[in-house]
Amino acid sequence: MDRAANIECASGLGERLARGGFRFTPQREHVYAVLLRKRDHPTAEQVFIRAKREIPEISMATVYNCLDALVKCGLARQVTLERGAARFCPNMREHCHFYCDGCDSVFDIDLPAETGIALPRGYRAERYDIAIHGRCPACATRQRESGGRN
Amino acid sequence: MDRAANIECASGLGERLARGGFRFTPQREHVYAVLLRKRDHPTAEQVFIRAKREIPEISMATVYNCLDALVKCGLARQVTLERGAARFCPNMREHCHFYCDGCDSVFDIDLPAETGIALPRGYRAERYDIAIHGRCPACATRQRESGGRN
DNA sequence: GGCGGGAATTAGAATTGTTCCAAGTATTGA
DNA sequence: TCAATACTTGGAACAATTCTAATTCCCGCC
Repeated sequence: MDRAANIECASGLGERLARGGFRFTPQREHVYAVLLRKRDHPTAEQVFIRAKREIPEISMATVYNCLDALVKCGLARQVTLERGAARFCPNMREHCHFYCDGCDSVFDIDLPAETGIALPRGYRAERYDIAIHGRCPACATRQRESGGRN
Repeated sequence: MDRAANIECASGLGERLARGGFRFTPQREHVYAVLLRKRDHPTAEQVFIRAKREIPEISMATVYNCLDALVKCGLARQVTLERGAARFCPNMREHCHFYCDGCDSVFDIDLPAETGIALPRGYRAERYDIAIHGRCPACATRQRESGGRN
């Protein structure tokens, strides 16, 4: 069993892709590996840059295609925190995102079992999309030290 | 007292703009009126189309400028529910948005006083941005009747 | 093992939503 | 009344994403 098959086997990527009607390809494998390796919620372009290190001939269109396939078969989430580029996140547990307005970084935050949001009669919720904007510890400290400026 | 002054007076728009360092202009007044008139969370382009009915020579750049001014002085919120165009909402009460995946419409939903989301130590939340995706009553019914398709 | 069909990849063009720019106009304060 | 400043306008520029057309790859079938 070669390394690629091993990784595929271990992650279940091939099977998940197949179940979604997608083929297993080296590009998809690698894009997924990029997402798993550094969980900093990269944009498509950042994924592209990282993927290029190992597959220099990969194209932006393929990165979009791969990310799309991963999202469609439930292996990644597309996160829209701001206007501008979408970010991608391979954490499929139910969670929400903390976005630091100081340094633009994103952190996964666990969600309580009950949100307590009461929907009017007849509305059917399928997915909660929760983003919290604020300051991460580093930026909150820096802001306090500089006397509240920035 | 003419009509413009009356509206301005009643809504406090002029004062709010001034406090944010903006001037009161007919375009800003009218863009705000468009937002207030039909609260369906229009995109900038929809606002542009509606505003044009009364001010035919208004430009897209001005609509963006006006919406920006309104957001900056706390009279409207910019809502990012999807990739694609941002939407605008003059409801400044604390609330979240229900987005119907069936018909793309958006509804304001009241928020409970306590979200119950526990932030790790040191994180400072400034704004919650909550979107719920699902089906509005009409679309939920239609889906049920058609046997779960669509 | 060769072949045909469908899916994936690629580079680049096209599209969409938004911002920027330069020129002209209006408003404000001195 | 004048200068400074803000605002509006149309169009250009820009960024993110999607589309397109030409290969290339892979799978099942003979």
